[in-house]
Amino acid sequence: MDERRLHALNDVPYSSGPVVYWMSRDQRVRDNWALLYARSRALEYRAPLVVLFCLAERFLAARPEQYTFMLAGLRAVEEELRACGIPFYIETGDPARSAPAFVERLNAGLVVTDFDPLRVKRVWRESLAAKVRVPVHEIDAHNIVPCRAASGKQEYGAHTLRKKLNRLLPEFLLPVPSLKKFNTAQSSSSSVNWERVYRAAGVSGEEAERIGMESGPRAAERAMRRFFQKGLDDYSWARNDPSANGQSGLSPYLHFGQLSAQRLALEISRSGSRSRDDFMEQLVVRRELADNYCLYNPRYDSFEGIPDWAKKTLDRHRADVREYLYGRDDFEEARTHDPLWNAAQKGLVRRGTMHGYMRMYWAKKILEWSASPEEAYETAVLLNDRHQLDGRDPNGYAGIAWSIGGTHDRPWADRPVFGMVRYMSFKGCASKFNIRRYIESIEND
DNA sequence: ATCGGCTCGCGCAA
DNA sequence: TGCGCGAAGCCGAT
Repeated sequence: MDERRLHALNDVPYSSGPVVYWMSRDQRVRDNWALLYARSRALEYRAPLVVLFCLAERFLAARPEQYTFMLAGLRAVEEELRACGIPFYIETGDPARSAPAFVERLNAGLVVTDFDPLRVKRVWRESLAAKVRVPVHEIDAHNIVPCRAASGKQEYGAHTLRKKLNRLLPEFLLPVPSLKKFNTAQSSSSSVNWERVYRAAGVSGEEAERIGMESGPRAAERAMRRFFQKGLDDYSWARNDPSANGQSGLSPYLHFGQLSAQRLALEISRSGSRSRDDFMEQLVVRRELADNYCLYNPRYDSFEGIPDWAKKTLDRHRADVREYLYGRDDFEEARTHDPLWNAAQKGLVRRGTMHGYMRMYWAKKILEWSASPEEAYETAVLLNDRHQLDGRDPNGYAGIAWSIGGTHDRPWADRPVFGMVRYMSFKGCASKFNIRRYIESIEND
C-alpha cells in the first residue's frame, strides 16, 4: 500500500495486542486498503485481526430504508470475512464511546480505520485516538488519490483539483491486491446477533422492498456489470436527460463503500468506451472534489461555508420578494406549484434516489422559494440526508453548496433572490428534456 | 437557432 | 500586474 494513504491520528507506538480494523465508510471486504493494511500489520506483529463496525442509531437523520440497505451489505461483509478467517463484531450505541470500549475490552494493540471527512466521523475517530493508549491509523480507502495527498487545502474549483489529480492518478489508479485468507490460530467463530442489530437500528428488514433496490457487494457488482453492458457508452449524451435512464445508479453502492471507486475507475479507464472520459470526470474529479471540500471546510453543510462572493450577493437579495414561499413540510411533502419539482421530490421519497440533473434544479428551487438562504440550505441538507440513499455524503453536501452557494462555480448575471448564483429555470428544463415524460416515469413507478 | 454578456477570483505567465 | 478561464445557465438581441 502507498504510504500516502496513511494518516496517523496519534503517535503512540505499537507494543502488543490484536489489530482492530474499525470499518466505517468502506463497508466491503474486497478492494479495501484499510483492511489490507490492517491484515499486513497483524501478520507483521503476529497478532490476531478482527473487524469492528459501530452502529450509530439515528445517524444524521437516516431513515429505516437506509439502515436496511446498509445492514444487508454488512451481512455480506460478515460472510466474506468469515471465509477469510477474520472475526466481525458490531457494537451499538454512540461510537465515540462504543469504539474505545471495544478496543479496551479486547486489549487491542493497533486500531486501523477508514477515512471520512464528515465532522461526526472525525469526532468519533478523534475521541478514540485521545482515549486509547494504542496507535490509531486512518487509511483513505475511499478515494483513488488519497484526499490528503491530492491537496492540502480547500480547492477553489474542479479545474484546480483536476490538474493535481491527473498528475497523481498514474501512481494510484492500479489494481488493488486481493485479500488472502488470514491464517492464524485464532477462532473465527464469532457471529453477529443480527436480531439485536436490527432492533437497535429500529428496522425490520422489510423496508428494502419498498425502495426496490438490492444491496450488498454482489448487487453492486451486478449493477456495475449491467451499466458496462448497457449504459456506459451512452452516458455522455444521456446523463443530463432526467427522462432517460442514462446514469449509472451506482452512487448508493459507492456511498456505503460496497463498491470500490478504484475498481470501477480501473475498469472504466480500460474500457475504451466513448463515454470514458465523461464518466471518469464524475467518478474521480467530482467525487474527490467533494471529499476535499468537506475535509478542508468545516462548515461544508451550511450557508457559512460558501464563498464570500456568494454570501455577499445572497445577502444583498435577502429582502427580495419571493414569488412562492414554502416551509420545510411543504417541500418534504412535495406541495409546491411546480409539477417538475414535485415529481423529483416524490421520486426521492419513494425510491431514495433522484436524477443528478434534477438534484441541481431541486436545490436551486428550494433557495428560490424559501424565506432566507439559511433556511433553504437547512431544508436542502435535511431532506437530502433524510431521503437520499446516498445522502449524508460529501457528494450531497458539495452538490447543495454548488446549487445554493455557488461553491466550485462562478458568478453569473445578477437577478432576484439568487443574486449572482447560477439560476436554473423550468423553461430551461423544458428546452433540454421532455418534462412530461420525466413526470410520468415517476408517477408510473 | 445562435450568440454574447453577465461577474469573480485563482493561478500562471510575464 | 495582466490575462485566461471556469459543472450542467439564462436572457434578450439578432
